[in-house]
Amino acid sequence: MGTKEKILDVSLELFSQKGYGNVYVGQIAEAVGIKAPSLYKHFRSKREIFDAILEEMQRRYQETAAGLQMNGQDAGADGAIFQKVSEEQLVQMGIGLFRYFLHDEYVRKFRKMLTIEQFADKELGALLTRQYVEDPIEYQAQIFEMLIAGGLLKGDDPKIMALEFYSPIYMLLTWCDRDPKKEKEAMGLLESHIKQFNKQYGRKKK
Amino acid sequence: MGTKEKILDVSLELFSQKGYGNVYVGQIAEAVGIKAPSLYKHFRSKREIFDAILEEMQRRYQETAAGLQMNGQDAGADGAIFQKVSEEQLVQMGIGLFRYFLHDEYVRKFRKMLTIEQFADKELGALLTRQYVEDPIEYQAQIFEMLIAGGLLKGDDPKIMALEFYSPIYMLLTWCDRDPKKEKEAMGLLESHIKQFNKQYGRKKK
DNA sequence: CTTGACGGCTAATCGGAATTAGCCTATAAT
DNA sequence: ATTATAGGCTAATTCCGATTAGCCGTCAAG
Repeated sequence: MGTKEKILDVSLELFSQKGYGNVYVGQIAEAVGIKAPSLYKHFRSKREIFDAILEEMQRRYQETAAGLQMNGQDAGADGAIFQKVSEEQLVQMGIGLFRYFLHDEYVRKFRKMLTIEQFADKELGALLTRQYVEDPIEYQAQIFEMLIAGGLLKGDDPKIMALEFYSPIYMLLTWCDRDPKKEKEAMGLLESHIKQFNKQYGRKKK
Repeated sequence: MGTKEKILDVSLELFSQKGYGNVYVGQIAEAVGIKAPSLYKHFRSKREIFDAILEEMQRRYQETAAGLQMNGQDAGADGAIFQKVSEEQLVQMGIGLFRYFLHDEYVRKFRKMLTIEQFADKELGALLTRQYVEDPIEYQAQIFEMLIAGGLLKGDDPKIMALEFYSPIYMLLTWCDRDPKKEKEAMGLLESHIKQFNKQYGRKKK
């Protein structure tokens, strides 16, 4: 990994921990293993490091979102994948999402950074809302809509279903971000929640 | 309002917006209407201002928590108040909690401040978890347990019920903190959610 | 070989932010 | 009336952090 990437890497780590304003270029440099002035051979300013992280993470998000139609464009056409939903699959969808959000180091750090900066910078707040509220809800609502149309789930308001399915995931995620030791417990609660969800909205008995 | 209280007041406002590290004593002083050095007639340091806010807010929390048995001590004895739950009351409980969290200026600002500082200071993270995850869930689980015991709701896992009831409240709250314009929409979603909740766990038909 | 750019370093600059020193006024208690 | 205290101000101090200047070794291309 080149120095430039390493700078972005350790900066994200530090920003996600202390917030942009409380990280000093000297700390970044030290973590990289160089002296502060050398940073300026790679970026013109501290702010530019932050912006580079932002761009990179947005690029990655677009990528995965595109892969999932989470962008909110089409979707609804190729529901073929979901032609036989089971409790097990619902659980996998929820736990899988949770695990991904929680365990992908870049995703996790970036989310923490956005969390810290959300009120200082409107743009970042909007980004957090999009990535962790609006897009997931919309995406899951689409899935539930398909599942209902296919007769695999019952229910009449996909958006509320998505809200109820996803909110616990989100809350448990913020909980674990604060205290990773709670992951096990969170995972158990999440699984119980999804089974309960399935009991209420599922069509088949078991 | 004395100067000392005013300092705490504007400091909370500023800290909740930019975070402790990005607020300068000059800004606090200006917002109060005095010069920076005069702050030191009331507090020995910037940090002491922060700590004073923290103590005051924790005191208030204990107060309200005590009033609700949200502290997790006894409760379960005097369920008399809940002897006739209705959809309307469930809605009021949810919406009421949401409104209180969202509209009480001190509560809202303090929550935002904790949100910003949660990763920099373990204590603050734990405080946020207690006030916005563990205590509410535990409290509501107790209520649901009583309601089930009283035959007013059906269900077999009060904790999961609390998770499902409360998580959307929490998520919509963080959403509105970021963008108060969404309050109306959030309120609508919340009401739909609670009605759905009641449809699933309520005993009576309407 | 030699040259230029890449990337590191030390030393300096420059501005800003917390805090302290010391002064002054008003007011309330003696 | 006197005086002590509370609370404000200006000016200074001190420290720290971002950034710049300018030097130097390495290494690949000519």
